[in-house]
Amino acid sequence: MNVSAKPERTRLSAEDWEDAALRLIADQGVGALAVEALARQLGVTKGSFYWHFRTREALLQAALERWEQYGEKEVISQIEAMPDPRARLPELFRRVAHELAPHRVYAALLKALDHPQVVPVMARVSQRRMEFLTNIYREAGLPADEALNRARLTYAAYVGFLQLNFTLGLPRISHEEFDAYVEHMIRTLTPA
Amino acid sequence: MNVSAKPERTRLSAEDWEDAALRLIADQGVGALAVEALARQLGVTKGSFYWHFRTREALLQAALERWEQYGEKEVISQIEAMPDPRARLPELFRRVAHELAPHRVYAALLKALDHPQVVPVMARVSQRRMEFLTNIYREAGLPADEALNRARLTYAAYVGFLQLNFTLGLPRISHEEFDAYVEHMIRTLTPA
DNA sequence: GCTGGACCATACGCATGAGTATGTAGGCCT
DNA sequence: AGGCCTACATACTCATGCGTATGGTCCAGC
Repeated sequence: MNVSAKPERTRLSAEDWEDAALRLIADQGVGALAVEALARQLGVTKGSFYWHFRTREALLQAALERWEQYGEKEVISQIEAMPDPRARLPELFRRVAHELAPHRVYAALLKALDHPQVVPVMARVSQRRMEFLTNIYREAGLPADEALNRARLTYAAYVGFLQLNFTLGLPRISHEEFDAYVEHMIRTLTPA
Repeated sequence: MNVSAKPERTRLSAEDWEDAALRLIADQGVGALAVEALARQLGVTKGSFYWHFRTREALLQAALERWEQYGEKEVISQIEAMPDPRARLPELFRRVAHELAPHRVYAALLKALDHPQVVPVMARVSQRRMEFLTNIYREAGLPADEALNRARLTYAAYVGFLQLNFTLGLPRISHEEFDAYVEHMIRTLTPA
């Protein structure tokens, strides 16, 4: 019998390594990103890795940029396409709340803010998202400074929620309780 | 000239090591907690360390428990001593906002949630704080479930703010802007 | 004034993980 | 059919950081 680990023995590309790196980051954190571990997981050895990348740092960089690029564009454009500005905020909240998978990388990177490489990426992504939120709040009727502060508050709540639940697993909240929380959040953060 | 790092050459105790560890964690993160580095910083060598602690893990554990114990008791008791329940929330918010130093360890531990040792400590501390917040919201007039959700939201905003500012240094916010943000937060999160 | 224990120095062993050097199998082009 | 380039294997070097072994120094107390 053939006991080889993975039957998929096709050749790998740099993108394959970057995707694998992002998956590993998503469920084990940036600290677990080791080239030999990744190689084992892909069914090859380090020899392959160092053909595609000059260093481990380069892989991290490439993976982060890849993640940053194909980001949250579809969500943003879909929300902006909604005709009624007041309806956008609740829709955005519910959407983000129920698609937790895409936020796993972001949550993992939140725990890796001591690595100098991830800081600028997270800064850019967070900045863009907050500007997006600020615009929505303005279109919902808030004056400029209020909209900015409300966006800060909302995004902070989002980030904190990721930490407390994903990472810390804190409230061990049930599904119904979670929905109630989201609706509460909509009521208190959305302008009446 | 004497160029030795620290002139204090008294003997050290386990508590000295724990305090030094917490300081190092506060400004360089848990990942930077290495015994030789700590020893250099204290003007001694590893030989000293391994007399006081069996392992590096033991030091981390002791430091975390020390931090957990001498926690935020004074703030909590002072807030609870206030006669008017409605006045407690704004006071708590302003207080926390302007005493950022004590939150540096918490912020550092937030980035270290991949270390199995810090998770339970952070879970306990966060849980206690959220229960405290929930009580305040109830005393301010919110029904039980509303109070719980509002506490979750508030604490998430706190955690997220620490990440976005301390760690990420994101908005590069000015002092006046920050005060305005705090007041905005009070207006939108405090029951009218 | 001697001794035992607290506190620390020095010099190792050892595991892990990054990076390098070099050899090699298979597809593609001519 | 021969050559070559891509993708990978194998076998190392090297740095870092934990932990250990052992010996030294200072001070308390009989």
